Amino acid sequence: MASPRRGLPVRRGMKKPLEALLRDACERATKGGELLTTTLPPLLLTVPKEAEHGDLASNLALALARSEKRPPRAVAETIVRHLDDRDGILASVEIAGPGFINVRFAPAYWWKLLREIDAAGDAYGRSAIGVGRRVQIEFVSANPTGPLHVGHARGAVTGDALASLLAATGHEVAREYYVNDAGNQMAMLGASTYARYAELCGHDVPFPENGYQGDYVRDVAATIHASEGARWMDVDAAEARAYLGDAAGAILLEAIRDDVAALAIRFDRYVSERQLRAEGTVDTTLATLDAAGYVYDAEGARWFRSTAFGDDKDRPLVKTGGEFTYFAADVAYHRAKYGAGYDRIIDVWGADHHGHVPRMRAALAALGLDPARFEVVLVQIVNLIRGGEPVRMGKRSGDFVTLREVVAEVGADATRFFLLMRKSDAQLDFDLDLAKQRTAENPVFYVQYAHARVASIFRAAAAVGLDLDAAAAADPARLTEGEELALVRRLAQFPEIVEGAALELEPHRVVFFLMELAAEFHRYYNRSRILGDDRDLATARLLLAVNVQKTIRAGLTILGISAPDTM
RNA sequence: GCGCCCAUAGCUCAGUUGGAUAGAGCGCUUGACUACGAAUCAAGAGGUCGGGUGUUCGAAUCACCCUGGGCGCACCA
Repeated sequence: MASPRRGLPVRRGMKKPLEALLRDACERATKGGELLTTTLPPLLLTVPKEAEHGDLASNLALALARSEKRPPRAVAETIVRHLDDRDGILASVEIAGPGFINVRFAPAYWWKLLREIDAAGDAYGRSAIGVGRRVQIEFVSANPTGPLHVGHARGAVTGDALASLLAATGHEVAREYYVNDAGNQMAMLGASTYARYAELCGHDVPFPENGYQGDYVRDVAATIHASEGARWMDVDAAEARAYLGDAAGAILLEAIRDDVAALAIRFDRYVSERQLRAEGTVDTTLATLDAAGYVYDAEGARWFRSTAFGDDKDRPLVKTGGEFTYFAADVAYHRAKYGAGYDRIIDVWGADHHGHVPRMRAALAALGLDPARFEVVLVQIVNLIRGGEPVRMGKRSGDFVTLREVVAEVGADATRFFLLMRKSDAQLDFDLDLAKQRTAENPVFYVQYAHARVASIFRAAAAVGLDLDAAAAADPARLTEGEELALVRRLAQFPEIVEGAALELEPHRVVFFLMELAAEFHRYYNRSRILGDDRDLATARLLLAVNVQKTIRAGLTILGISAPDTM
């Protein structure tokens, strides 16, 4: 991958010029004694929902009204009177409603923006707001004790899309998977595998209570049995369980790597809890906490005084049996992340772990690390829907729908799109029947079709001697329809959609933008013939179309979804 | 019991960080292919933003209290 620090276009956006005009106007008004304010509130320019409200609206006068001690409309009149549109980018300025300043841009402004968008090439939408910032994002991190299920898939896709968003905004991103390959769960995997293995060898070993009952444990045991025979029946049972647990964990982690790869996800690092322990990272972390005075012994266990940092109770670090808790190892891991010098550390967690956020923050603070650099994105549960009914999943019985099954059924693109359609902290209904449909009701195909449709237009254009080069050389001034200028306006919003999604860690914003852009393009296509008899008009429309296509492709790429030329 | 998340059209959800008459998609009704892909589009109907009080020019958005759902509260991770 190319260095994110280079080649990033400076974001122009459609708002910047208007912001400058408004600031200048206020400055002049203040100098002339017509405004009291010397410090402006942050300028908030919005794209109005109503077309009659213009291209951009400012609430500046409303925000200033109080300190000016004048009605908002009067303040707005003062500001508008001082507007100096030197470059002639404005077609109209109106004061509306309670005091909004509504602005409509001149067509020439949109033509200029379209040229800029075209000139940005495939880098369009990328920005430099994160340049020089190093971010580490940890996601999935499921125990290697079984295959990934759909809940994991949502965390996986969310984490991956967040990483892409941060990379697209110039951040240097590291993607990590924390492997809990130590502790009780792995011991239980070893015992479960041992029981299945023994069955295959003709021995009767009772299956452990709370063991992993899924059929996959039989498969794993069979794999080991096939390569190593029955020899682990001849050794001490504890040794056999330990070995089989390790072997099963390795096989299952390999399967997990395959599963995420099937969703087009890769990690830069897999960090092993066992290795952290072996390297003494957990010990030194506890010693640091102890030296800082936040560790005490009670009830036969060792505790962290997280209540000193606002947690509602203290948390155990070492169990009564002398084992580290999961928490202790996780604190050590996060301390190591800080040691690696990241500016921002992001974890994607299942919402059932939300209670862990305060204690992790407390531990970081106790270690003298800045908790503000640590952020957690909580991902809510996924309900699979088939035939209009929720698919039942029993975790205890091991009877859950795996990520692999979902991808096999609906494909990686639809899986990713559907799992990214909702804000991550809201529960999500995943309609498997809808995800499979190849119709307009299926939003992923709807968006992809808009992309393919442009490709199709260019195939037809080739027949009349028009191609990408012709489009690139087109005169956008031929685009005079309202729908055409509105499409440019939509395209112009893309960079700030990406920035907003990256800053707020909300990939679903990109999904919604793409659905709206696709809808706007489909509507335009149905109403306006692109390849008409007027050759100059046709090339101008091709210029618009190819930039719509490029923007859809850029958005889909951030989301990890393919942008096909034919469907 | 304490804490966190959620509640918006029949269904699934947006809502640009407090702005204008709350928006999409699905579903329902009615239409559009001798033209670049109808895998598309157009039109219509559909709302006490769970309820209440407050904050202010202005609240789906902020605060507090209810109601209803989800999830947490060491020796599982």
